[in-house]
Amino acid sequence: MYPLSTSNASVLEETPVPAKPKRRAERAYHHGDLRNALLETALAHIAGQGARALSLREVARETGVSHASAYRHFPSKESVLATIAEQGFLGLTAAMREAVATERGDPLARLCAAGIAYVDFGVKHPNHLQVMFGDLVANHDEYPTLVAAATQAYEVLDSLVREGQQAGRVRQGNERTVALAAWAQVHGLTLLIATGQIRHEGPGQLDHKALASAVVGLQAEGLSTGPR
Amino acid sequence: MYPLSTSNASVLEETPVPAKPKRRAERAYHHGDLRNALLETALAHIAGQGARALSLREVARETGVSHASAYRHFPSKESVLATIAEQGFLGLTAAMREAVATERGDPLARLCAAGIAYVDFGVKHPNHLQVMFGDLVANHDEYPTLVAAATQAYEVLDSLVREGQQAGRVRQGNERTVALAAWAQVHGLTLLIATGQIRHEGPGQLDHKALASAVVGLQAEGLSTGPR
DNA sequence: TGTACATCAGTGAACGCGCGTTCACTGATGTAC
DNA sequence: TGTACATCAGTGAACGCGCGTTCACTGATGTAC
Repeated sequence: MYPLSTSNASVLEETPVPAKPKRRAERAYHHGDLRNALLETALAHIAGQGARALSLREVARETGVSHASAYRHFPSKESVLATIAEQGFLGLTAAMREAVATERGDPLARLCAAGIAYVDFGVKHPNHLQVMFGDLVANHDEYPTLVAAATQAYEVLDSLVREGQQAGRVRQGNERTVALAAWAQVHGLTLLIATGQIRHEGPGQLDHKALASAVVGLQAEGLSTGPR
Repeated sequence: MYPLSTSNASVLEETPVPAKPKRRAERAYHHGDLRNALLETALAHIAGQGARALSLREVARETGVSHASAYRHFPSKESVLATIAEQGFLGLTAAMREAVATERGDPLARLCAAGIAYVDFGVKHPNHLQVMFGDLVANHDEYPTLVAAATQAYEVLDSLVREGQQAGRVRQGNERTVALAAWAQVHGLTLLIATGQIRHEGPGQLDHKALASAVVGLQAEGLSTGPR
């Protein structure tokens, strides 16, 4: 685990939804936890309207606070987004770890489970993905805890590949390249679904978990039919 | 091929770079080809500063024309972006087709070549990708020629999968699912590289073509080691 | 326990900005006769 | 060949907007004595 500067940063689903944004008059002068309140409002706003539309003034407005107050807790708008991106990576890591924990057997199955969890997380939080992987945070290196959280997520896949190789269940070869292949697969599928590129035929909802399962399975088994 | 409304739409590399944006005074009152000139300026601007920073006023300024003139050629800023996205898909399709054409033999090798070309295209035009797959064009369905161009790109992969299956070189099963797996793989790798997620160790440039080749190869052969 | 004081979270006004879009116009073009 | 005219590409001013950020301030809090 990496040290996190955002000490009480909430991690997505684990965040209890605040009852209702209090109107300014109803509230004490000091908010008490404005930093997290702003983050939660921003998160909800991003989930609803997308990240591009996010404005700090609007977030403050919805939180029931003057728009200048955010600057007591964040040096800039970008730093708010960086924090949100960081929380996204923490949530993604948690989701993968949880999925892996339920697959106690075959290391290959564990890797696949992590991949499916990746897709599931991304499809459920498409706008969050945009903050994590888009260009809203221009230079990630200015936010070391963000980089740490992102690295941590990658390392879930990487270590599963390593374990799989050690157990003889995953193809040998450069561990990082194999992990990258796995990552790229699920990342691509996630974004194709999340950005609406995939039109499915027939009625009903797109069952993204079944799709992810099929695609991840195809990658495990390989697309070619030749002898090994 | 699909009919294209943008009749003389340039397709990326094929576009001859205009000599220099003429200053307003040097130019005749009627520009002659302002539509394409605006598109090319916008393209260059996106390649340089990213798509998020693009403003129609700035594009007009750089083209040496009043900012209102764009509205003689495009109904809105979004329609400019939609046209650029469309050209991106045309360029991507052309790049894949060209790569496939040089691999005349094995259908599987042809599919892999298309995938590598996809990555190569995306890495060379990272900001263009953003317009093609981002949310700058809110609703693609309002731009039927954009949808057609995007569909066309997908169908390059899809038809290669079909051919590979017919030739017995690509795994049987739902053609669209297999094509989606291939698409997701290269799409994911492209975006991971283009958005700077991949840090490579050691000195020197990241050789993205070698990386793409390795990753695509891993997908063809499969990640697992089990018996088939 | 009571008071003076330092601290700092939250305020509201202001700065300066660039944007997308519309409008009535002007000047160039080409075509009908 | 020459002229009247319709067309329409490009203009510059204007509208109305919301934004990120800064500033001097005010009010609440908690702590030192």
